[in-house]
Amino acid sequence: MNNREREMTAEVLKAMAHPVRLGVIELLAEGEKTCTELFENLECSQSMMSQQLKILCQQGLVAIRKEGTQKYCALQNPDFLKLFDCMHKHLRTFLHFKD
Amino acid sequence: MNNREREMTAEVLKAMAHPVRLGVIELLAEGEKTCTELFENLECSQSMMSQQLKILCQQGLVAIRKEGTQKYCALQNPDFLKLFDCMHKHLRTFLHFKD
DNA sequence: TCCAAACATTAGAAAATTATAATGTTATAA
DNA sequence: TTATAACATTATAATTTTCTAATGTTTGGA
Repeated sequence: MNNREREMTAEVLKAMAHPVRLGVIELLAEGEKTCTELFENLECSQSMMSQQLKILCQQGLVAIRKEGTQKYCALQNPDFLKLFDCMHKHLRTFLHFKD
Repeated sequence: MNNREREMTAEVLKAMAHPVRLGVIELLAEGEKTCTELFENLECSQSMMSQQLKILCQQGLVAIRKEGTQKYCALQNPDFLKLFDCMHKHLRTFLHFKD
């Protein structure tokens, strides 16, 4: 990796590195969800969710489809889903989620 | 993932999400390096490197072994190396490193 | 046309991160 | 024992992130 690649990679990792945004990715792995479904499930404010979704979209992780007054969010890229699955699998062994 | 797990995961991702720290991980994937080798290769100040290494150690990503006046850094956990390889592989297809 | 639901934007305070400069510590070699 | 190489710590300024509260926009239904 050259420095530019490391910077781009860091940006994507930063976009993932937040509890709410991780929750969004996790929920979207199940399939499309509306913004309301997301913030209700993840117990955060509507405003918070809107801002976090913006970050995920800007990094190309999430795509949004409009339908009437609602917006449906989905994971943008199947490669990213593979990345996330892989990451999640290894993190479970790396972090021993105990207590 | 529950919320606690998402917070722990976010912490690890944050620890990775920095160009210098990604560079450290990349170099250490080749094998042990001293702190000086790291900051010389990555073109950052000694102080900067010391601080970034502290972050990587705190998250359990890097281990440090002392030998005389030098310190040898290495990746702490083989599971993490697998995680990083996997992540890197998928990121290369996800981010199309072009410019 | 008017209201409400769904979502976005803005403003601003608090906290965290980043980076640099200066200084401190420790161990070895001379 | 003194100087130096290797590394750590501290202080601090600048920037970024996080979060909440308030307000704005758009769309569909009554």
